[in-house]
Amino acid sequence: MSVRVRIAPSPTGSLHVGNVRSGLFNWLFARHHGGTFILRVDDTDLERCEERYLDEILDGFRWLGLDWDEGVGVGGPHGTYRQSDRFDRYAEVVDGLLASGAAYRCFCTPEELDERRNAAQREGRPPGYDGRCGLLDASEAGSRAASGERHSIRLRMPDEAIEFADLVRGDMAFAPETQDDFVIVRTSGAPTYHLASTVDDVDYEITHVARGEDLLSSTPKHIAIARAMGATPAIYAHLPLLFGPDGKKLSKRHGDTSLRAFREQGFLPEAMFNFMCLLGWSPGNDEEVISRDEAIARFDLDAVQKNSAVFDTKKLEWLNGEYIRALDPEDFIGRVLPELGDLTAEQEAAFRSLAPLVQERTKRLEEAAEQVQFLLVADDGFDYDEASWDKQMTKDFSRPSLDGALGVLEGVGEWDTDSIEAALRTWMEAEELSARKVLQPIRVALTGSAISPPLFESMDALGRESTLARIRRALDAMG
RNA sequence: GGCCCCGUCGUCCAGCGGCCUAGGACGCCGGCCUUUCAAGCCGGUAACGCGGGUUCGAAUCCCGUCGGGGCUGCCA
Repeated sequence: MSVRVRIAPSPTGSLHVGNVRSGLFNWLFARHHGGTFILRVDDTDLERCEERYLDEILDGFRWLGLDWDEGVGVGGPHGTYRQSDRFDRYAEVVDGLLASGAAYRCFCTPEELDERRNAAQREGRPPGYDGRCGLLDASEAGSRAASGERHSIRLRMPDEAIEFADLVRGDMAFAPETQDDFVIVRTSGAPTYHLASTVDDVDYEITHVARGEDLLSSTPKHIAIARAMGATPAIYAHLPLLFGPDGKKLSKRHGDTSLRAFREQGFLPEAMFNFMCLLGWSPGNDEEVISRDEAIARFDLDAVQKNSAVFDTKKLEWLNGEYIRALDPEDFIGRVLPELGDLTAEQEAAFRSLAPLVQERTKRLEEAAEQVQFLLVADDGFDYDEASWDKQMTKDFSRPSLDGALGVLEGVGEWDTDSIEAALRTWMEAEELSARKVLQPIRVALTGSAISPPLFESMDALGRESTLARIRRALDAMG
């Protein structure tokens, strides 16, 4: 039997990195086993689902290179792969479950349920549904429903323990008394997630369901539904959850939880891919930088770790830096250019000349853009970083350094990196001035900061006019 | 509260009874290099939650305990 796995995002928000990780592991599993990776949409909650979120989600998976063989956008033998288009199918399944007695109508109101749940909590009893409507005569319940009485539909949970072998957690068993009869169809007539998701898994012949551990305790429900449908449940694998730096569940509060946010900050898809592979799984040796093919070759679900992981952006940044440095220079330029906005031909040329130097010292594309900002502003169109100014421009050596350098630079013939460096170094040597004391003030004068790409190249890229103008401006500013 | 999962450096992983005086990576701290910042190189810091077993031998197996987390919805 060939492997068929799926990722089933719910378009109720941005693509969360937790979902991305689930998608990635499913994708790796499918590719490793030569199986089929399916992307379907769990959009039963019509109120909260939005098309723009779906677009963002699809875009995110594509960006990461997680291509799907069947599903939304690419089609396949199972229709649109959207739950909102399958309500008839769910109704059909429910009719069958009702007919077989596997499910029953429940006339309890939300208010009643709420009250009973609270009471149960207070008295230390299990808070689940007590199953009272399951005792009703089915045909009587049917006629009540036919006469328009509002009701939901619940699945009758079996009396035996539900057991299954989880691929990452091992043997699991849930006692029947801990499982209550849960809602599969809302009063509104809409199917719940449990129902729709499981029916889809059965219909689409999903062989393995790898998802977050938060669904572990719902698994008995899904197994019960599949069995009630007369199907064999999928094999489950519950992946460890991802947490934020504070050890709490990775949430919106941590700011950077949507894939889009990372993308906007200039993380490379290759780096994200690599990094997420290492969260809950390892290639089995001490390798950290691992290629896509290598990951596919070595990945398997039973090698996934059990304990949860903290999403460590520091390590992601390091890895991203590794990938950025490994980029072909032209490729790097192509990725940074869009971050810079509209450039004049001169600005682009200036950027290109400095790009290789920037590539070496950047961890994110956004950061690369910041490093070359000084090339893109007017000579008097930037502010000086306060700390840099205090450190370099208020000392005894500051003015003499800039004054002297200005004179030297005015005399430079051919304006290129080597000539600039030669002229400055010759002068520094003659005057017995340290590079530190001369070059740092110039750096601040040109870029506004004591941190910048290498200076001589920067001066070259900036051009003679701007370089001189900026030094004069700094001299003026020193008062 | 109930049910369930998890527990190796700050973080991510290796370890699956002896090769562990616990290894790698990120981070952090020093040093070298150096025009700043990076990169690179060298070195350092730092963990088997605790208590009982089992065993000749336990990070590895069992029990307990403590701690963290998830679920407990007519959300997914």
